[in-house]
Amino acid sequence: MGRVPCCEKDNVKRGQWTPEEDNKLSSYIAQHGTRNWRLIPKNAGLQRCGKSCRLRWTNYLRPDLKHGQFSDAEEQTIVKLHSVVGNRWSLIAAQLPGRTDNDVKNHWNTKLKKKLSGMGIDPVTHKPFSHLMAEIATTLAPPQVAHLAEAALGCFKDEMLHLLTKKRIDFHIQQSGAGPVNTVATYITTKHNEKDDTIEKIKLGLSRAIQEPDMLPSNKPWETNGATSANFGGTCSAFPESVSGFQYGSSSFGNEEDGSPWSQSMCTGSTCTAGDQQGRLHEKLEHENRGSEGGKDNGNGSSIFNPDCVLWDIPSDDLMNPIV
DNA sequence: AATGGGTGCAACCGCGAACTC
DNA sequence: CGAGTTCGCGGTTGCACCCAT
Repeated sequence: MGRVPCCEKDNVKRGQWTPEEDNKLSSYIAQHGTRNWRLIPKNAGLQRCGKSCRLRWTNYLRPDLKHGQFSDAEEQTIVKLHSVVGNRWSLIAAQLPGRTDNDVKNHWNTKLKKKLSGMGIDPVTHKPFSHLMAEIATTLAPPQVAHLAEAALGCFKDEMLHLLTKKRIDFHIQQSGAGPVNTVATYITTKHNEKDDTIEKIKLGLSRAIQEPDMLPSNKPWETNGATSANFGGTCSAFPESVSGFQYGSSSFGNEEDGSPWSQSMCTGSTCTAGDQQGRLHEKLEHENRGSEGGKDNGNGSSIFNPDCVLWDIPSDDLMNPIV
């Protein structure tokens, strides 16, 4: 038996809501509440699907919603929580008063993902791209890595060129100490006519990872013992010292208009400082994972409690809706 | 001025969970 | 307990707006 449609498709209006419709819905809900969405459009005199009404109310009309720009603090919270729970937008939105899961999701997809990518951080794993490459390099035999590197470079060339050239992201990375440093900054500030050179440098970095695997910390190259800053720096032979000065902080964010006080701790390479709230969320999520057979995928393909991935140092007080 | 690409946001879709009878 | 119904979530799409060419 097929799924029952949420409403009749005929005689149901779709698309943008008019102010009149908004008024009808708002005033009806103000009087009768939001019980039984299926009946609401009928009773409110709207030619809309109940689902559409619910969405309009929860994502736009609710009086407690914020409609403005996301603040730096909100962005930090999103990134930090995303590094822990992945694409669980409702969980993340629950920590941001006045924001809906749709808001958070849209903001992530349109702004934050690009911000992180532009900073050389994989928005899925919250690890620097260089570390991901180094990880691959350490787990495969050199011949395999060589082939994989070629394939990967082919796949990501366009994306990287886009970042390196069109976006012209200007990283202000302080190079700590002298030396033969192929920094991310070096790559990213490369001029247009140096595209090919850039690719060659990336290849070189990767090949170093292949040739000098011992330079990589054994298991988790992005981790350092108890370090509190520049953690995904560590030593990475794919991009030697490349990301050591590379951080979410405003100084590294270069020309970002907001000069936002992002901290390097947003990256999962940072030390996890588990707190009370974190423990509770952790328990909640573990419970969910146990409860649903096969576990609910967090959307990024890795366990949300993979110790290699977890980072969350949000102060307990920052959490609006602790999840127990 | 026309147009094409990029961006941001609102809305829709389909699935699974939760609820009701 | 099971079937039907409703709700909530995450992914995706559509479209208006902006800007560069």
